[in-house]
Amino acid sequence: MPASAATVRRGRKFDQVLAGAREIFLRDGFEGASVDDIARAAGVSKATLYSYFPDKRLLFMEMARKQCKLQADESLMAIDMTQPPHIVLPLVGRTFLCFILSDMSHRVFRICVAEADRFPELGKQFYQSGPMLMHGEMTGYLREAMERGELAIEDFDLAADQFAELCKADLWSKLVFGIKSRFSEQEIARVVDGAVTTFLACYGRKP
Amino acid sequence: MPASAATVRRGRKFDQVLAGAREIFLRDGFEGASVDDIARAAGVSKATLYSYFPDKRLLFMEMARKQCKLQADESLMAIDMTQPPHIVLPLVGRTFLCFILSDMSHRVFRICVAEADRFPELGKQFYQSGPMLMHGEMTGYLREAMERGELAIEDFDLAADQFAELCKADLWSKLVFGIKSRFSEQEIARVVDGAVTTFLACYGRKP
DNA sequence: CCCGAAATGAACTGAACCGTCTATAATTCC
DNA sequence: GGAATTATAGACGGTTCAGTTCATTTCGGG
Repeated sequence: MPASAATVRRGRKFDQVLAGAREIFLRDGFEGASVDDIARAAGVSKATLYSYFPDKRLLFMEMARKQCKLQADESLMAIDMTQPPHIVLPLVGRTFLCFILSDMSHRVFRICVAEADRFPELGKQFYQSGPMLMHGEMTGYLREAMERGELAIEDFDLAADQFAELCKADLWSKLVFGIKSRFSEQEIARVVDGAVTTFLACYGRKP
Repeated sequence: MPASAATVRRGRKFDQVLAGAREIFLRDGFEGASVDDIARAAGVSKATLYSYFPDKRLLFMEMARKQCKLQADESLMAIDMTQPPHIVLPLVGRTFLCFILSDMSHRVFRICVAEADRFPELGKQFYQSGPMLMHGEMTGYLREAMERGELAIEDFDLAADQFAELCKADLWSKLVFGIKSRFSEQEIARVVDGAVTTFLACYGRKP
């Protein structure tokens, strides 16, 4: 009946263990994290931990999978498909940028990149729960706006990706490389406004 | 006379050790790499390795520093500042994109991201030897082109970053997350052409 | 050809850590 | 209230690994 994998047992303290795993893995990475630390952070004995998860790798994958899923749900913004681009794009851009600049998102990104070749599945999951979702939402909206004659786009996939990239501008690089970790409203507004302006200069149609 | 730090000794097999360190660190990451592996890959005894570098951390930093420096030199493309944007931008875009899609660049990026908080200096070095260089070259060119009346830009810093981001579009994400690792000329051309078109639609001035 | 410096390799230390196990305590269920 | 399941703490075995030591070999310069 339960859809859980045969390898991972569910139980009372299941979530508790995952919470501890998230804390330590996101802080120390896969190799850097010790199972003892995780058990301690989870407020659980190591024996209990191993009664749920057969080994460290599977615990890591389960944690990462859950985190990606959470990200997917959280970043699922409700675009009002009926509004014109000059209303929608700033909203989407700002939401997107704030999301990828958030501490949790950035930590998950870091660990996915770091462990992408130790856990090939992981990169794919992150991509699907992040960039791909945004891409899907955007192409959907762009098509509708185009049908209303508000945009003139040939390559929807490219346009959607371009908008996402424009929103990152260099704030995101600064975050990833630890140059800065906090950004003001002004900085965010500058980048998002710039992204919208540039995007619409290319694809916009005067009403 | 020698500018080397007091902590790192130079000598005959210095570069040999660094070469081995690069091979193993880039393959396995910092935690994943074993010093024995590095010594073996370098064709050097562990005692010799430790006679040059006091510990693993410093060896890693030295390797990363050198690699960033190499990247900086390699990515230093000679822009012909006198040519108009519709000539220069496709060239720069293509060079930039091929560079960040290259295997070495991508490996160095991965390790810098993964170890950015274990080695705070490292992130900064990578930023300066990559994004910041590109940014500097671009703003320089954009200014000159604007003086010639070929572009109309208010925020040079933002425009330069936007162009770089546009060139990544989604190819780079696919690479980082392991969705794809090789890209055809067509894919690259599509993204670069798109970047130039979008950029010029916003900032271009009809001659 | 020879001497001193540099390199070697192999063994060794001490510590971290994964995964297991056991004896004990708590909790649930009948 | 007692039996069965589940959790706990801690120790332990086996392994890996960073860094050290040392006796021996290699090598370059005089």
